[in-house]
Amino acid sequence: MSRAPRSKEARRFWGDDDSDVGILHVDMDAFFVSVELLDRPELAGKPVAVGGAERGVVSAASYEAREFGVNSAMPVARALRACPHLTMIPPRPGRYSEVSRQIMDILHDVTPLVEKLSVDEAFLDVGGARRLMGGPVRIATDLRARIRREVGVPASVGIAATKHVAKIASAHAKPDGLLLIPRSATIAFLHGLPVGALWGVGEKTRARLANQGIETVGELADAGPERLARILGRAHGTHLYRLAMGQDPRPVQTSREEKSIGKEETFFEHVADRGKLERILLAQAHATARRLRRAHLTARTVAIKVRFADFTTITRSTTFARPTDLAADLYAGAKHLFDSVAVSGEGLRLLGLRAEQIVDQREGVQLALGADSDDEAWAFGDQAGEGMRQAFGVNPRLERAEAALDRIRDRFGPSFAGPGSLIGADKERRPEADRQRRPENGGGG
DNA sequence: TCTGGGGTCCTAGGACCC
DNA sequence: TCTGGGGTCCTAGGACCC
Repeated sequence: MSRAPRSKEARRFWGDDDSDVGILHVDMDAFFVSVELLDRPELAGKPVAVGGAERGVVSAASYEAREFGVNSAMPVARALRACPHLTMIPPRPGRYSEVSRQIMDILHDVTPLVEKLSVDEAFLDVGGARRLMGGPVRIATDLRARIRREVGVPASVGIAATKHVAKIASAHAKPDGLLLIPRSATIAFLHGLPVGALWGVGEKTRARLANQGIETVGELADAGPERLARILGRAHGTHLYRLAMGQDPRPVQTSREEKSIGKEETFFEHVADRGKLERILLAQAHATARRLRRAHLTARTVAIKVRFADFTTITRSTTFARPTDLAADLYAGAKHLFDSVAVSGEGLRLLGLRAEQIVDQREGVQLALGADSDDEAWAFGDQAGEGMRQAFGVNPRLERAEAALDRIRDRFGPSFAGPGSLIGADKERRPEADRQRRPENGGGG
């Protein structure tokens, strides 16, 4: 699902020496579409896209759809104008996660050094697997065949000396291909690319560079770090300069801590009713708090995001004295922030809530209580979370109520129970939800 | 053409502390 | 009494990625 610009030239053969490269970037081709084709094979060979309804954008497009100019991130309305016989399929995130897990399992058979970047792509460090499984090209060829055979979807692989170059290489290997960039060919490969191919150069940065006459990675490297720092700022400028020189020491990371968790919603029709907007915030607080509790995390900060009818977007955030995983706390903070936002008659286009400054509960106990010996911290043991809440005097009734809600939803499904004010809100919003779920264009055929 | 929802990272100003 | 510099935290916004 990469949107990096490609060029024919870059696709050429760059040599077959894989003796001193060890990073693989595995990237599924049009992943969401490929998964939908598994379940609806009659659509193979046709222009197909996965995307939201009226206000949505395209998440993935088949290569047949791309012939018509349909691409990721394109508004659905525009995609349908470009390709009137396009089959639009509403996304099924659960199904994509399921297939993603199968693929990640296959990758882990090769090496534990797997960094999952998103649902459909991962880096592998196969430097240490060489003796057991052959060189990177051999490993990548086997992986592609196995994913095709056992899962049924196409994967492209880029092989290079660094993560950054491997990622660009996989983009140029698509569809259903493999591209090796030997270490010695790195600079030649990079310098022929448009700057937009670099990871971290989007529309704005590309335009600023073009203003300065810099359009290729080669020209970017020639500009030098000082000039780039003046154009783009110190950190961004020097970072891009290093990438353009083939330097990227970032190792393959097998785990990452979550920094924020949230939920946001774009409305089919703008919403001006404050009561309704507050109920939406409350629902988002519950969804977010539940995810925090499931991951045994707490958050110190809650932020809201508000998008007005004219698409201007603001965020407001506030930090609590203590970290929390309770919807009641998140909502109280969010409500307070929202109280100072003026909503005009035109209403809002989007409303969102996000928990930030996330701390692991066990770490939180030691920091927050200032345990001055290991023994003291140990004493909490598996009860760390409970210990912290009791020490902080969190309202035990709310605690029990939200935990009970978790259990009910675990047993009977997410829509079974909700706080009282949400039940009415659900009904009110039902027609909208149905309209959003309706496939745009003959989903069933 | 009219712009999703999930995130990450960076910058910059102001408050506050030493 | 006035001034200063560094460090850290908080908040808002923006660019970017898939």
